[in-house]
Amino acid sequence: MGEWRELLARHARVNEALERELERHHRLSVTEFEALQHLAENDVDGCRLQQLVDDVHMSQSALSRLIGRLTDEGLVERRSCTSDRRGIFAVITDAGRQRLAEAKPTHEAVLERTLRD
Amino acid sequence: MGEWRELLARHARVNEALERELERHHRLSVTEFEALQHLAENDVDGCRLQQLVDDVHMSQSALSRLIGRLTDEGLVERRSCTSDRRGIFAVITDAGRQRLAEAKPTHEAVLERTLRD
DNA sequence: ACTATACATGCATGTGCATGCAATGTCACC
DNA sequence: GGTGACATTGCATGCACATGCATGTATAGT
Repeated sequence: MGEWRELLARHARVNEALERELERHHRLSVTEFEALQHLAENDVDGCRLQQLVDDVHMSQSALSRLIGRLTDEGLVERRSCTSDRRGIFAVITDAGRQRLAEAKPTHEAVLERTLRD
Repeated sequence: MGEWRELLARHARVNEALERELERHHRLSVTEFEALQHLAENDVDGCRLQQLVDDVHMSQSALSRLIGRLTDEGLVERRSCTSDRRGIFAVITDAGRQRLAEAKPTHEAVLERTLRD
């Protein structure tokens, strides 16, 4: 119970700081950053969207629109999956990789600063 | 970094379960429950709204509307502060205390179940 | 045919930001 | 000491937007 409150406080503290800095310096929300991060890790793989739902903690609809926004910004491309035409690959673009690379130091710095109590 | 992902996952897991069960059984969101909880703890005190902003992790505007919803449901009353007429007391009502008491077992059960990995 | 899966989307809602408004505090100046 | 200008504080609200739920559409499996 005290554990839960501490978890809440910790999460809020880190998340707010991340949100602020990532938005300010790189025009990225936390969820956008994390999606990009996961996409960069799994580069040439299965029908990502479905898997991303598990990685990023988010509903399927929210993810669909998140990918939509990233696509509009040119950071991600949608490619339909030839083996199963229901599936959609979300593939990170060069621009996406660059934006991610720019944001990573900020991300790490904020974690460093806020996670160690 | 792995620590952050674990924090995210943990928070999401507990929060989603809480949200689902509290909503389903008691028509309360997690934030509503927590606001009630804090109000029940500090019963006769200062100009609460301002302090609640610190306790509940939420913007001032979000809190203002949260109290609005709780007030509409009769779980909370707004009382203007006589010593500083800008301030507003949010006071939990009997109905609020009862609703909170009903929800508490659910809340604890979910924590019990989801927090121990 | 019937069910299940993968995404997209209409809709309602909760949130944050910026701002508005009222009450209070502060401080120079007469 | 009183008075008026300006900053600050406590909340409410217009607006934009991200999210979840329910549903729709297309494809695949049985």
